[in-house]
Amino acid sequence: MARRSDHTREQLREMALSQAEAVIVRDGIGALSMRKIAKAMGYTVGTLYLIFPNQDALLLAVNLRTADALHAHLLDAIATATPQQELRAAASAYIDFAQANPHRWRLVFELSTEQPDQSAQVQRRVEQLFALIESLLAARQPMLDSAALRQTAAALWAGVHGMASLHVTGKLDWAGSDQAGGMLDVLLDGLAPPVR
Amino acid sequence: MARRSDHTREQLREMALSQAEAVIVRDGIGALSMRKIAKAMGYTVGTLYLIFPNQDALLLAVNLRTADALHAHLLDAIATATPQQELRAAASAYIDFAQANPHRWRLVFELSTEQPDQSAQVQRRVEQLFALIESLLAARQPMLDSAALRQTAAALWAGVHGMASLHVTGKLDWAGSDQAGGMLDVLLDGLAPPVR
DNA sequence: ACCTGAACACCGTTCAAGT
DNA sequence: ACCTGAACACCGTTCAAGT
Repeated sequence: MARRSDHTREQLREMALSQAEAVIVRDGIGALSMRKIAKAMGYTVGTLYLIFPNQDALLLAVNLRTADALHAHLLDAIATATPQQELRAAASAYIDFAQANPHRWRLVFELSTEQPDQSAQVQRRVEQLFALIESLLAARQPMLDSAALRQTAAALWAGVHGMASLHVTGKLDWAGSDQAGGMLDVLLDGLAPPVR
Repeated sequence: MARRSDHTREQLREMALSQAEAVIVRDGIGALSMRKIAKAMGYTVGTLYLIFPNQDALLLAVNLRTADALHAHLLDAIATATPQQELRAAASAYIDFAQANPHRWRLVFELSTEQPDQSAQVQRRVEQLFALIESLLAARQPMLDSAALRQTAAALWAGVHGMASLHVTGKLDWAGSDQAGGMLDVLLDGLAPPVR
């Protein structure tokens, strides 16, 4: 052994991230371990530390992918919606993604890392998501000044995020999962009524 | 050693929970371990398992306390507010509590346990919180029928929870922590305008 | 240069053995 | 009856040693 060079550094990285995602999707965050990832890759633990400085950095990389996938999901939903429905489609897609990928979604918002440099990258993705919602709101409510726009968009996003969060953690079950759409309508009608 | 009987079962339970809380408050959830709690109590790990079946059960008990403390905090805030301000006071208290007790608050909503019996108790506390908000909203908007009331209260609570969640996880820093009040005003004005 | 395997310091959980 | 201490099967992380 040693000096196998079966895979490039980039391939190893890709394998590590996709195996980590597989474990998270299948068994949840708690079931993930560096050793388990390494075994799934067909390598030893030590090799993982040639690619990532530590477990936190690996999870951060997973989160960057998830955030990008969420962003792409929103863009898709917006692209296939009429201008009137764009904002609702984006909000609905946000909640859908969380429900469809509960473990990965939770990791993005629940991982508290002490590495400011890497977590800034996640932060940038989060701000991108927010900017997207803000722009949709601006198109619908052109009369809002920039400060009001910002605050309304933030309140709106907090509401959508809260619904996704409570839903994914099972704290909203009593409301009936079929009621999710109704809650969303109430939120959008209250904060961003369509101009008529 | 053995057969010390320095403390009753109830005292041991109380010591375990308060030491666990101390560690969580000081160092976060990740720093907590059964061994660390036991050492802080002046006992061996094995003793902890005479009181709690496993770590999950202990954390659940911590969460029940936190949920009760949150509930009490809301009641306090409501009690010292004018009828007009009750709803805003409750929402503000929710966010305040999360910011003042970030680690404990996060544990309540982030702990995913597989024990349906115990987690049902947390669920009951969550529903109590929701019922509280619903009753405040009902007082303010008596014209809503029960279905609309339920949905509006749910959307409102999701919004408040989302603000607390994003704030505590540092995902809302760009909005400026001083803007939190503004976001809350936007949410309340949109979903629960005071009757005039 | 790349990778291994063993080591270290931790975990949660169990349980025979002591008083 | 109450509590200990050692054991078991796991962790994350490091690093000398092998090719």
